[in-house]
Amino acid sequence: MRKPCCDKRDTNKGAWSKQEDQKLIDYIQKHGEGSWRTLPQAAGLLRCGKSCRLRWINYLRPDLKRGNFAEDEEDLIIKLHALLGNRWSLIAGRLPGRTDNEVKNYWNSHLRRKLQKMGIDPNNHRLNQNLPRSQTPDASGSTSSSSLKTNVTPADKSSKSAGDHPEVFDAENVSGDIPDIPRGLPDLNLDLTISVPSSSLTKVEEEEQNPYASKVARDVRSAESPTLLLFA
DNA sequence: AAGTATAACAACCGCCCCTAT
DNA sequence: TATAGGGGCGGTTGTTATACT
Repeated sequence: MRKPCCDKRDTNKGAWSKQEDQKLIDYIQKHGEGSWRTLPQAAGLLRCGKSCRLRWINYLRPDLKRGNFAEDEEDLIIKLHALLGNRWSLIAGRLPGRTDNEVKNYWNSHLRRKLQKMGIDPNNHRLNQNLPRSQTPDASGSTSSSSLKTNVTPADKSSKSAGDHPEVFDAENVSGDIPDIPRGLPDLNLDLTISVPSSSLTKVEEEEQNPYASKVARDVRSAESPTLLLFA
């Protein structure tokens, strides 16, 4: 049996106060990230280490963008979701200043509905069969504010990590024949050419410039599809 | 103006993976 | 090789804000 990450009796839960935020910021600025389990005590916080990590990653990090998502960010999320499924950390890694939690929330509250309105199943990015095309608003893209183009129709597979979303699939299928694409889809020019971020930097340099992005790059490199390339 | 429904955001929980021993 | 622990991720829940009746 794994022991809990912290003694819950002695930890605060719920919203963070300004004082707690400041303590965490001060500590990390002084000592850097890491050692989340021991950080709370060292920083004088009555919080679980995981809670500290989440607070820092999602809200206190200095390089966070916050604010509304731009249209191109929306499009990118949709495209990446079609490609990667619910791998929010990987998706967020392609959106500078955005966090996985933010992307996940935005998907669930905005984009999922948006796709449904367009007659697209947000789970597999296929055009909904029981929704006649004529009834799919913006199916032609004429009035959509977004240049949404979702031609990715990976096979219907359920996966543990990505729910009923398709697994990462072969890049060949992105540009090549996709037998499952329903006829009559909107102009589905989904450019999913992905390349690993430039590795001209050494690993150390890379992490110094953007530790989060490089972490994601590592994750992507280790993704199950050997043909998956990430675009910059 | 009050009550209710819905949306959006923040945070927690539990599981999994990786690494050190 | 097996195992324990730390860290990370995705799913889910809770809370607050806003819209609607």
